[in-house]
Amino acid sequence: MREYKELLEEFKTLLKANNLKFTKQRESIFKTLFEYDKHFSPEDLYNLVKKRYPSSNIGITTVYRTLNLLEENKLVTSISFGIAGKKYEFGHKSHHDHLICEVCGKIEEFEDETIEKLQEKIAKMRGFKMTEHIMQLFGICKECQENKNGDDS
Amino acid sequence: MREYKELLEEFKTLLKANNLKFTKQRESIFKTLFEYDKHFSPEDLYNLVKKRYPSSNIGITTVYRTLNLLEENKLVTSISFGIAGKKYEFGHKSHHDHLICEVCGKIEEFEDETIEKLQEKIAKMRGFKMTEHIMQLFGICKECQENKNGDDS
DNA sequence: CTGTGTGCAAACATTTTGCAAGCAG
DNA sequence: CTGCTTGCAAAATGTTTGCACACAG
Repeated sequence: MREYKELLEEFKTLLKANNLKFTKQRESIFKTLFEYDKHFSPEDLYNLVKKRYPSSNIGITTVYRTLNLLEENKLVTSISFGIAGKKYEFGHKSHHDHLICEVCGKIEEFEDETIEKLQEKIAKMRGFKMTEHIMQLFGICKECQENKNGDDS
Repeated sequence: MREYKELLEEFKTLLKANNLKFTKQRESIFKTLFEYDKHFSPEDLYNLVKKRYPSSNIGITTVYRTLNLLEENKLVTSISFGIAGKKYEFGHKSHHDHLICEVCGKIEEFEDETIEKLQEKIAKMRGFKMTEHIMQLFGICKECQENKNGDDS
């Protein structure tokens, strides 16, 4: 995993290349995405940034705009997690898919090369040129299976 | 594939079992889902039903309510297709995944047993009890690859 | 300075809910 | 008849846009 400084430089370069400015709001969003390496809804991220950087006086609008900007430039990825809605994750990791607990909402990541290859094969067989894919496995995680004795606190 | 009559009986039984009524709105929605065996957004379905059964005087509200009812009872399935938003499909078919053309929006279905097994294995390895999964491959279909000579009419 | 970025409020799009009237059983 | 169902309009939710001021370069 790459360091924050390096990624931040990439972000700054990206901004410069597009005649955009490096602002404290953009930085605080970017930093929060990096440090809390999780899956965020725009609102999650908004609340987190507001808590961590009260002085940046962030607005939800800016969060949306920054996420769109980052997504267009592949620095974050968005995924639709069923009921949980659209979420974003920092995009500096290699491709991976998701395993989602339907009880506690926890999201784990995994990779499987064999499946990736099969997917390519399926697409090719049908004449598709595959550009990307989504795979999400839903289920109940270990902890939630163990805690199912009415312990829903 | 099962016949409409049989499926309709299933629907009626379901309604009865829940003390719900069989209305012409519910029937026209159900029938449309069956006959146009496609992937619908609530609005698509609403427009289609309105066109096909003007006398049923359908409202979008009823479409949403009926889709929720059918989904709860596994007669339709909903999937989030990225930018295209949430869509519903009639659920009388066996499990399958989707191949989506990013250019024309066409959705093809496929099944692959090997992948299904691998998914089970991955979930088990991580202590998840898998309940379902989503797999969507995005790409460009054969036709759209061939037509890419500026023919975007 | 200049022009981009910002927060706010308003606008939007989509989905849900409250309600009075309609109709299935 | 009874009470579930309906369409409408209003509300709620999530996201985007218009604007005047702020600020990076």
